Amino acid sequence: MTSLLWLRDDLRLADHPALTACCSDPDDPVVAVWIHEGRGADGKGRPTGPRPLGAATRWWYHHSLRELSDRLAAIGIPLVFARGDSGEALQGLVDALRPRAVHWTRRYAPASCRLDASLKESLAPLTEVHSHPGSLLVEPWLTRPSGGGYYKVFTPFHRAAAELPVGNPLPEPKAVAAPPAEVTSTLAALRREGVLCGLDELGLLDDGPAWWESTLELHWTPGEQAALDRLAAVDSWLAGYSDTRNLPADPLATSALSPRLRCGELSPRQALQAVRQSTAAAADQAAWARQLYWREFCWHLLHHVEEIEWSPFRPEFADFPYEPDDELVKAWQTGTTGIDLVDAGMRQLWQSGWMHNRVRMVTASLLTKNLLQPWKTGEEWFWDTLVDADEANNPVSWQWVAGCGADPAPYFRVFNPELQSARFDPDGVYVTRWLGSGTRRTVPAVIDLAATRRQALAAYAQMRGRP
DNA sequence: TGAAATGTTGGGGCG
DNA sequence: ACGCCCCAACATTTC
Repeated sequence: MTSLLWLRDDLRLADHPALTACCSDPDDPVVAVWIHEGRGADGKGRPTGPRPLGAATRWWYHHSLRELSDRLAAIGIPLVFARGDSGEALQGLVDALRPRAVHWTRRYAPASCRLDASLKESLAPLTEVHSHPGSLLVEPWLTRPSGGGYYKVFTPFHRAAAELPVGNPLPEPKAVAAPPAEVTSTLAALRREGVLCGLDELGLLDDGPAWWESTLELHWTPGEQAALDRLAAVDSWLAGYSDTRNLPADPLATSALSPRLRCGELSPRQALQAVRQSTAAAADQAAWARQLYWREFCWHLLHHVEEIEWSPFRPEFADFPYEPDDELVKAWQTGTTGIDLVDAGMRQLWQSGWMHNRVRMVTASLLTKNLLQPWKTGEEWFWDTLVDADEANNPVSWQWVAGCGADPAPYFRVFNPELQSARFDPDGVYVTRWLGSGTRRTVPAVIDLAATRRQALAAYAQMRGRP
């Protein structure tokens, strides 16, 4: 009997518990589906389903899915596509294929949990439904502070989570039986009926700027094979990581694995195992693993506090006197503030779909503090332009920088881009790479760093209720 | 996973 | 030789 694998943010063959479960009997065929989902709402006005993918992420998924389709085909599994309401698509597939079981990898945003739970319930009369771990080292409900509830501070979370064992990655499954003719013809019929469609009909490339297609591919090769290649090169990017990770000009100072983890071309435990088995010094391994646990912490938080996507974790920030200004936002987005490190970062983001973490903190600090723009404005821009933005890390990190998040940077930690530039890009290699030596410092800065810093501190004091 | 203001210290120039 | 001032260099405090 056929098994149905619903792929979401787990676009890989290796270390894939749901895929492995589908392939437990090599005589049983497997059909895989990926759905370009919209987001609905439940009766209480809460969102249902995943946050709609940003434009850069859609570009990534399109190319990663194309490669995944070939890799799955090589082990006998057809990958089919649908768009719109995931419940309708799944119901259509289950009605037509009558699979023995449906398998998927769990997701952890509450809005997605609600959708998945309701789908599980509605499919239960027709077939078995099995959900599997795979996208996190530690599922959000497995670590609890002794007082109950959830962790609000990274360090105790990290201490508790790192104690839990992480299993060994699973191998890529062996080939299964190709689907019989009646399955193939059923899939063709579903496609004619419009329940299914082809990858190109998903519209993943529709809304991004037209030139992205040619520029993003200069910087990235989506797909599991390229992800595994990067992981295999761990020694080259992990050596010296704890010292060099803040240098944005150095292409080997960071792993560049974030988009791979975002769409699940790699699992975090594959990454962790590769790091633990590398030749890098223990301090470098620990520093990188710590970053991986930040990712876990963000998912832990989002799972327990879904509002963190749109409202400040620290409630007093609801009254923060932000001063929305479209012109300032536009200058920030387009990298035309006249502040070199910020402009370089914003152009790296726009041209490559990625930005070095140090520069993310600097650009986010400038937007929320010096420019007094709401953190959500920047969060939405990053959501649309980063190839690695995920539902947890993006809002949690923005709130962290803006000072309104869980375990945040203190509000008064305002980055000075000029000092940051001198400290982390002393020779200007990064700034020149993204601004070009000819265009630097030709634009006067839209703001005075010292004066706006004082304004930000005054706005913070006002929120705190002090004159 | 800051920066600026403020405080302290100690060496050296100089009367 | 001594006190005084200046000011880097470093430490502490504050936002």
